[in-house]
Amino acid sequence: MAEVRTRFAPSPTGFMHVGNLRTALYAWLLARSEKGKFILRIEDTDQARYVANAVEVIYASLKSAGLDHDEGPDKDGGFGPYIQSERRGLYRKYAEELVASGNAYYCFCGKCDDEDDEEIHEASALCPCAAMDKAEAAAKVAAGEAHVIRQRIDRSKISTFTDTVFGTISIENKVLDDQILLKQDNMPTYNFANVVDDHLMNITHVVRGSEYLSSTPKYNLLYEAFGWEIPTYVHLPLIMGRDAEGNVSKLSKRHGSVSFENLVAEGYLPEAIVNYIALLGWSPKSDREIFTLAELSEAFKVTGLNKSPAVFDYDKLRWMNSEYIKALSPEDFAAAAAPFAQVSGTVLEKSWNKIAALLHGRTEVLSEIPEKIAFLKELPEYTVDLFNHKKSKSDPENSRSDLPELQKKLAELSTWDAENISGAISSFAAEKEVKAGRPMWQVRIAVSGCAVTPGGPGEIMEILGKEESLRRIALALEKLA
RNA sequence: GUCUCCAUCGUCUAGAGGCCUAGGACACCGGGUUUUCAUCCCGGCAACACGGGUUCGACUCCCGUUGGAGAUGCCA
Repeated sequence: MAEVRTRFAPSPTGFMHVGNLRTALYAWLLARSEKGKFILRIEDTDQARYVANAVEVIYASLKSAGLDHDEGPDKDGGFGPYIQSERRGLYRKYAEELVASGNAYYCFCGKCDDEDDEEIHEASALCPCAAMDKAEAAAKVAAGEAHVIRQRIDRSKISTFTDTVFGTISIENKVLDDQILLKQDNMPTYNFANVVDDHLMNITHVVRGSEYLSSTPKYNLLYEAFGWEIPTYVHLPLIMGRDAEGNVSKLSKRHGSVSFENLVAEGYLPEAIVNYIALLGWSPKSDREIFTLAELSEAFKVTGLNKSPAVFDYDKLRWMNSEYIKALSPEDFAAAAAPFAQVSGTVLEKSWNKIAALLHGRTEVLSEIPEKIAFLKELPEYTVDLFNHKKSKSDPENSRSDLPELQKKLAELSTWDAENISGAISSFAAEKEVKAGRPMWQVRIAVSGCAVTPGGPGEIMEILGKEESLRRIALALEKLA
């Protein structure tokens, strides 16, 4: 059995769509689980779409996701170059080989106008150039006339192929277009470059989205025309998104953040994203859901791949992210959360580790941290209504009478830490013969102005410091007066 | 329009003819723990699209219907 070689062939668009990342992941998983090679190839045949630094984005994303490649533009494995624009000289030769064998022809029809799109499109399948005399066509080309090279398809046949996940599929050739192989600018189209490069790079398994299912016969016709071995196809179910109206379609920007970079910037951990997308369209056939990359490559089997499209569920990603966050060590969490917290340069900076400890078990997505701790920087506007809390039997009335005593007790504290502060509040409750929940609520509202806070009053006041805490209680008393 | 594919809880999925009064997870709803919220624990809600076959028996196999998606670019 030959060595398994899979590839990831993104085009440099400047961002990594999660659908592409998942394709990369499965290709990587397949290679790793078979002890094969994973190749990175950049498909930049569309010169109009050139984006600066886009290749760096691809490297960075793959690295961050943990998908290491064995060969690529930056890692020569003897099959380079790995960037298609650097291979441009090579495609024409293959296209002309097809012309010579009658499997392709020169077309001089020119670019079609958008308005006549339908018509010309129709014509392209039955292009008059297909019938042109070979010598005449060759002469036109020699004279420098603008042209493209189209694939010639035997429309009388039926193409059948077998896909690893979708099974056997048959398509009548007559519905296939004479697709363009080589563009007017002498660059290959994606489809053509793909076939040539996959063959030249000895790719054994083509892993790609199921949107290519219906064009696969065109690929196969090309392989056959060249006399090349057809690779094993592994088509993946699409990742869908749901829009505001509830309609589902291929996941795109209108559905929310769809790039790996955006998700990371929003505070999703790369490991969580990878784990989540691994389960979108693939099942380990068990109840387990949390997998590291290494565990994934251990468990991965193509038989677990699904056929039906999967809707990207941000809620579940969020849950998975929280699982990964909780699994972080306190130090790692503090480090990961710091860039999001916006505390550097503020009074909170020196207390960051304490704040992080409070945040750790209560954060699902890192980007929500600033709003969770905003009250520490500045006491928010609030109304005395907040002092009402049924369960702890707190209300504005008893807050008005209790808070001054609490204030006094707190002011007398010599050691200002969470334990002593809580102790003082508890002892007050004991003296008053009320449940601790009541003064806890009263004080927490006074110092935070929030119904929901990370941590209780002790922790909050320790971070705030004695002076600021007492100032806030005094402020609350003014409100209550 | 044409072609191709898909079809189990709202979502991701398990199920390869009897193990299914269909299992897990997210979300949602209750209850408990917690000095608030959250965490955590316990419980609940919720699905085999429909119609025909095949079979002693169908979520599982076949056909059709319906619904959904993708493709149909000198984009990838």
